[in-house]
Amino acid sequence: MPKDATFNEEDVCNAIRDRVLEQRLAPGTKLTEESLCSIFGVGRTTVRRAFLLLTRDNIIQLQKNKGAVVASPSPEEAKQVFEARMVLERAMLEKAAQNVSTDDIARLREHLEEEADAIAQTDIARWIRLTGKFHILLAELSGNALMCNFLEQLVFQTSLIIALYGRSGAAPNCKGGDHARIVDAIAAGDATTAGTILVSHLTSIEGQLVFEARNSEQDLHAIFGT
Amino acid sequence: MPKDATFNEEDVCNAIRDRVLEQRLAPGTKLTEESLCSIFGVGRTTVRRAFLLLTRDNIIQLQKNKGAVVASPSPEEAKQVFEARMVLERAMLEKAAQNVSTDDIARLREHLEEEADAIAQTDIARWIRLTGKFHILLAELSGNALMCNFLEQLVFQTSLIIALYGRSGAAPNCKGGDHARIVDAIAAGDATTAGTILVSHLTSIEGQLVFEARNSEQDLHAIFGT
DNA sequence: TTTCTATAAATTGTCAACAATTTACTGCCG
DNA sequence: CGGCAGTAAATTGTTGACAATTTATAGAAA
Repeated sequence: MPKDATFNEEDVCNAIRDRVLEQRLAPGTKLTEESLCSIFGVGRTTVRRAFLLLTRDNIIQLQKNKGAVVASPSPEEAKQVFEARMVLERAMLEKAAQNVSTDDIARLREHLEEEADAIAQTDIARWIRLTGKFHILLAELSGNALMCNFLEQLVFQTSLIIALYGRSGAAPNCKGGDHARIVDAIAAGDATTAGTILVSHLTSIEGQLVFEARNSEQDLHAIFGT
Repeated sequence: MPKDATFNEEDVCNAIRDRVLEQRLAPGTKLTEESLCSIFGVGRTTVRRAFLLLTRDNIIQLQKNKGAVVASPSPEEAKQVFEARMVLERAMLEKAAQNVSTDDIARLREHLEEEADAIAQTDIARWIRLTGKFHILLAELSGNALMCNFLEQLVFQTSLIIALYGRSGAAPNCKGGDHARIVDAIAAGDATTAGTILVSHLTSIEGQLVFEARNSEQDLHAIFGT
């Protein structure tokens, strides 16, 4: 028995992050302290700390006296996220490709099967989460925990971005055998190819976004001559 | 009159960060809530929030019931910091070199003069802070605020690393005209050269570190056969 | 009906008291 | 003198009440 373990702020953070990753928490969603308190059975202090940490990661936005809402990255921020991912993730991947063990490859292949399984069962939420986790898994192989943390933040933000600007909902991204091809390249020890595939993979995802004016007041200002 | 503005957690964070950057706050220093409360004239709540944010940035370490101490990056972490800096900072610098305006160059040159002035006045603390800020300034020119934040964290951590493992205290690092040469390369629009100088600059700093066993229990375990 | 205002409700921000834990100290025994 | 309880002090963790602010509601006037 897990000793009636009570949740701490890290647990709350991870829970919220995971929901964001699965796109079950849409950008703009209001997060009230009270609701989270009752959901997790923790005090306001804990929720408050979780909010502070999530703000730091750009996952939620905290406004004075107004509470927390799930972040809505602007198109400009979205561009920066992809730019950062390409730089970071390629470097990490190329480094990983030089140090992987056969066990690591096996672990990656196992993950690919999980992804396929999620699709087979049409468990979209799980699949979305798994595709995100794949990139984090790759990052971990680089052995650089610091860069891994950075990338993790970026992956979560990517999920928000796709939720906001993704064309046909969740399904179309991360399609094809890109992930499998990356693993193959790593297994072959071809760091450069792995990096190239990754970058085109990200470019493809970014290319599927559509930033047309949907809502918000910014658009109103743009429409009129202000 | 600035309306008797009271400090918030961001102010406290920045103050602590700046002290770390100037190496006036040594790794391992205990930070009690009470002392910071009286120093900044804020409540414990604010200090506590600041601690949480600083923990996220690896600037302090927060232990349950034991309070906060300034972080002491391990040699392994130090290696990761430099690795991350080379990846991130080179990418940002090369991007910056393509977009800089003459105003930006002027601003950089101005900064170089400040650095020289600090040396002339033997104001070491100010000089250390300026050399750190130089790298942040470069990063800002990339136009990617996200990567800029990442790098900022890394710069602060670098300051801790140098304080811990730097050979002759503070002075020898970031010497020579490396900064000036980087600015020259940028001004000439030579992104590749700028990147190369930067990497060798960082490599040089890293090379001056000495990770010999100084204290800590890890060394004891290594000494005996455990 | 719409709009504006005043009031009420709900939500967030702050603070102080109390509980839990760690750290420092004193005195005792060897 | 050095080590070891046991107690006192100090520091951190948590909770709850209250203040400040925002949001929702109801009613009156146009």
